[in-house]
Amino acid sequence: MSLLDASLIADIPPFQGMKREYLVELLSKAKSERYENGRTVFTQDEEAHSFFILLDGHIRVVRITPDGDQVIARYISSGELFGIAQALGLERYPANAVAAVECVVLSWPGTLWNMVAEKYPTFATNTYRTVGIRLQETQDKVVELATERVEQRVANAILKLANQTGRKTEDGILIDFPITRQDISEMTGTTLHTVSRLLSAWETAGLVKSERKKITVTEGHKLAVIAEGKREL
Amino acid sequence: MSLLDASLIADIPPFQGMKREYLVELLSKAKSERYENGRTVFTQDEEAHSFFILLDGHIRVVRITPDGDQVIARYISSGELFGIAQALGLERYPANAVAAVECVVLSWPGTLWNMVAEKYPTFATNTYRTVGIRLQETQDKVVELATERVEQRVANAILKLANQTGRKTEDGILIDFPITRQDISEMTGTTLHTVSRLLSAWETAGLVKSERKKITVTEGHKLAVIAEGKREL
DNA sequence: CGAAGCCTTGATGCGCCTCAACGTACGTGG
DNA sequence: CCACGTACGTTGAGGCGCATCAAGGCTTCG
Repeated sequence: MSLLDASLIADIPPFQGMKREYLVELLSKAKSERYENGRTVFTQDEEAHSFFILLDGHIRVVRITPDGDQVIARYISSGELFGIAQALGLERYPANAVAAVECVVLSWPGTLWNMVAEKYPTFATNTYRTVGIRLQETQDKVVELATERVEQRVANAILKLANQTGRKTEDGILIDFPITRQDISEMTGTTLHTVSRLLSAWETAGLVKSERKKITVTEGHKLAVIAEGKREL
Repeated sequence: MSLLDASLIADIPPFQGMKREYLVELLSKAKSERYENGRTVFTQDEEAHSFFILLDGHIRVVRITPDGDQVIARYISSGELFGIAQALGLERYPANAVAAVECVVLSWPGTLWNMVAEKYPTFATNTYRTVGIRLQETQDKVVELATERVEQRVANAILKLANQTGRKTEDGILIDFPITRQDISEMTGTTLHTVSRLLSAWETAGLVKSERKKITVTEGHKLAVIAEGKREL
């Protein structure tokens, strides 16, 4: 457990609007831990023992089906809450959370949730706002899967990743953590083969650049056109 | 606005565990209204003015895409909360809510949410538990759409409807409100044609009975086998 | 240096959408 | 009450989108 300074985290959204003294108090109850790439933070169906905030890195949240298929529910970026089962009265985590890169994670014992929610209502409100946004995003994904073609969904997924986590480079916007074709296929309900073909085609067309575990968006608007469903260009 | 007796609603889940006097208080602030079949309770992107509990009937919650496709997010059964945007800090409703049969709906002004949540924490907790369950169900739907074939999804949808809202008849379990092929296709991300074909086949095989806007599940376990993904029987 | 992980590209086929046409129940107004 | 329009349902024919199967190349790491 490392020491934490309130000023380091006062700016991140979940803590927005909280009194400084409360922040310090809340932090004193938290544990900070480093997770190397690939390490699991929590596991699907495991008893929900803690809730978390990601201070640095990227976390992949994955659901596993009974017959072994994986579906990536979302990527968590730094500054975001995750594993907040307690806030929703869930006894178990509904998915796996795995570090997609080296991460720093802040955690509180789940048993503290009720106390925290009562004592720091601003924090609770912020949390529920996050839940609301995620619920909407998840609904959007349902709509997407139900109505759009693979090509659109993949374009969309890449655009979102680029917007959320992208880092500007000379070539364009680079997705800031290693991501495979397989990963993208698990976000979009398709196969790595199809994703590979699409990326190849888009690379030829000059919309993206891609290497092993790396994707750079060079022509975002053109990708957006594909995401909108207009066939080709 | 009709008069309401606390005993009429004390048993429904959102009010579970609330003191009787609080119940009466909370009820006194509510409005009760009747909605005939097809009438809209609230509209997607409309400002969230109220939150609701369904006392009787069935409500269909539908998302509309920019290009006019409809996706049925869920059906609300009696005793359930809906339109709880305020609890999640959302300013607008994310979908349409339409009466699928004659309904009775209880509603509170959205501006009351904060006060209600503070004064009746049990009610708030119950609400957030509901949100948690719905978030999980929505995630499940994503997984389903991403990994299962149409046949499985349709079987699953019908089974769920039968379990949630089914009424026992001599033939089996009847889905308790009028539902079209189109409705089912909008729940499962397919077309009414495919649903029609599947139902025809299942009727021939003796798994279901179906008439206009009516579906009865006669052999639930066999349907469940199909939902599990085993081809045919 | 070998093994494992990641990526690519072709060939093949089938699941399901699309297009099309028609039958049937419902309810509304004359 | 019947006639007609509309909503709902069925079933066929055709074809496309994408999964699946298959094989091989390249990169990373122990």
